[in-house]
This record gives sequence, C-alpha cells and structure tokens, in this order.
Amino acid sequence: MTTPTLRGVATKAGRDAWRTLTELFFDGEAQNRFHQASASIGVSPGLLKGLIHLDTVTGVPMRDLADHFGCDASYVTTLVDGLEEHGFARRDAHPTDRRVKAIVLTEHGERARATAMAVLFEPPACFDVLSTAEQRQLRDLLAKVAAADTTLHEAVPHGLAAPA
Amino acid sequence: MTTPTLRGVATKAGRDAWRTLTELFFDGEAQNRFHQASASIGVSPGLLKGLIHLDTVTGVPMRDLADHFGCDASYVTTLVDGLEEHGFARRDAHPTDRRVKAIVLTEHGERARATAMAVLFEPPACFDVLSTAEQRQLRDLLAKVAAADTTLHEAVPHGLAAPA
DNA sequence: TATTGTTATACTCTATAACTATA
DNA sequence: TATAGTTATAGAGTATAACAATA
Repeated sequence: MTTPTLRGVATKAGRDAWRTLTELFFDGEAQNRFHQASASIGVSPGLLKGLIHLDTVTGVPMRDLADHFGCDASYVTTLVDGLEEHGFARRDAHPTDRRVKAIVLTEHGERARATAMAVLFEPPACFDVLSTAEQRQLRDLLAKVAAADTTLHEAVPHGLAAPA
Repeated sequence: MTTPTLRGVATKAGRDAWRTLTELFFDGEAQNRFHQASASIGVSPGLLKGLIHLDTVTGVPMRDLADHFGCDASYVTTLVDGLEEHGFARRDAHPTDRRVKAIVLTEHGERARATAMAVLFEPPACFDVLSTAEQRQLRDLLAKVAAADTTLHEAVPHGLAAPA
C-alpha cells in the first residue's frame, strides 16, 4: 500500500488551485469522463487504468502494478486476465526471476489505449473561456507540476506522460 | 443519462493542459486521493461523491442527483440509504410535489464532508515546484475555468465550489 | 399517462485468505 | 523463509426490471 502524500504545508494559492482542479474533476462537466473513456473501448474503468499505465515496450511486473495502484495483488491478476481476454496485453516471462510476469501491451492494446485517451483528453467546454495565451500559461504551469510528480514517471518510460 | 461533452474543438495548448491535468489525477501522486478521502470518514467513494454534491441548506431532489451523476435512480436510493445510515443526510418532503424527496445534509454530514475535503483538497507534493507567484497564476486560471463550468454550479448554491 | 422513488435481483468490481512455485 | 502470482470466496458497488404513489 502506497503511503499517502499528505504534508499539511502549502501556500494558500496552491491549496486553492488544487481544490479547484479537484472540483473540476469530481463535480464538473468532465465528472464522468473516465467512465466514458473506458466505455468507448468496451472495458471497465479498472481495466482502462491498467491500460494507461502499461506500454508496448517495457514489461511491468504485476507486483509493481499492485504497488502503483495501491491494490491487492489478486486484483491485478483479475485485471491482467481481463486485458488478456480483450487481447490488449500479455504476460511475458521475466529474464532473470521466473516468479515475476512482465505485462506488456499488445499493438491492439496500444490502439485501444489511444482511442480511450482521445476521449479522456478532450477538454471540457469550459476551457473555452480562456484565451489562447491563457491556455498556454495553464499548460506550462501544469507541465511543470507534472514534471515534479515522481509517481508519474516512476518505472514506465512510455507511460501516460508520453505525447499523443 | 447526461450527454457527454465532447466537442472535438480546442486549442492545442488547451488540450495539452487538460491532458496533463488528467494525468496528474489518474496516474500521479494523488491517484488514490479520493479513495483516501472517503476512507477518512469511513464511507465508500460513491457516498463521498454524494456528500460532496449536497449541502445543509438546499434539498436536492433524488432525480437531480441521478441526472448529475449519470446513474440510475435506484442507485441514488442506495446512496441516500447509506448516507442516512451514517446520519449524514435526511430525506425531506418537497413543498409542492409529494413524489419528490429533497436530500439535505445533516450537521453531522457537514462535518464529515469537511473532514473528507481536507484530505481531498490537500495539494500533492509536486505543487511545491511552483513559486508563490506561479501558484497564484494557476489558481486564477483554474478559477476562471471553473466559473465557466455550468455543471459545477447547476442546482446547488453551496456545493463543492464554496470556499472551505 | 408520465414521473419520482423503491424493491428485488443480478452482474461487476475489489479485497481477504489460503495456496503454489520460485528465490 | 520471503516473495510473485493464482484461486476461491465474499463483500461492496452499480445496473435493469417491475412496482407503488403521486402528478
């Protein structure tokens, strides 16, 4: 189980920014965007979360998936079973440790992932209130934050952070 | 069922900004923040989502909750049952239409909501890379976007958008 | 007749516990 | 002995369908 990152220190502006961001996600227009995205490729939200964290190049050990998602290993088995049934991923052998299975995306999985991400990454209509200059500002600020998020770049080179 | 807000038109910068924001939520440090927040008050994520959308002043018809969340009415019954069992909400009669039940937060529910929000709204550590000036910029840009999100301000005056 | 909400029911999602194989 | 993954099972979350009360 991943330990929560709760510090209790942050500037007022930073707290407000994060709060608004959270509101936008959990109660705004885009509130069920993740559900839409997974529905667009006929999988459950759980499967899409897995799909997003994988890639066609680097096999991710199932144990790492459980750690990343903070879930039980048995659920990872269920997840990977589901991905395999859809033809989206496969279990590869680990080169040195025969206990671990490295999960890699198939090409079919890669395409499904791209489809889902197109839905997921479509900005909500409210973004239109920002001028182009403001949208660039916002993009740059968020990019800086994301670059500092260690979890986001942990083990997966071509993970979610790769440009579409 | 709420119709998805997919337009297909947006500036490149706007799309990138939204994408990064989505990444931050679904694959970054704060990836399971909502789960933590609901655990902090001993409810399921579903119940917290309901809690967040309610308040102590304005009763929200169950039908409106179903529309907002894009879920079935029967699930709203389950949700409100759960909130009542925790003493977090109650069903009030509608003044003119005896079919509808207006759901209002109890004081106990209000306190639980505040506790959960304190967890939910705690910014992830990666926010520290931004200077105070940058955090203010980010806050202002996001506030502008949130103000334009109609869903966020639909029927609930003291909803999630109210300052802590 | 149409709408709000409930009940009964079943299917999906996720965790706990006990197990096998490998290190 | 400890760790990676699986199986069996149970519990929570969510939907569908049929229903009661009210409009």
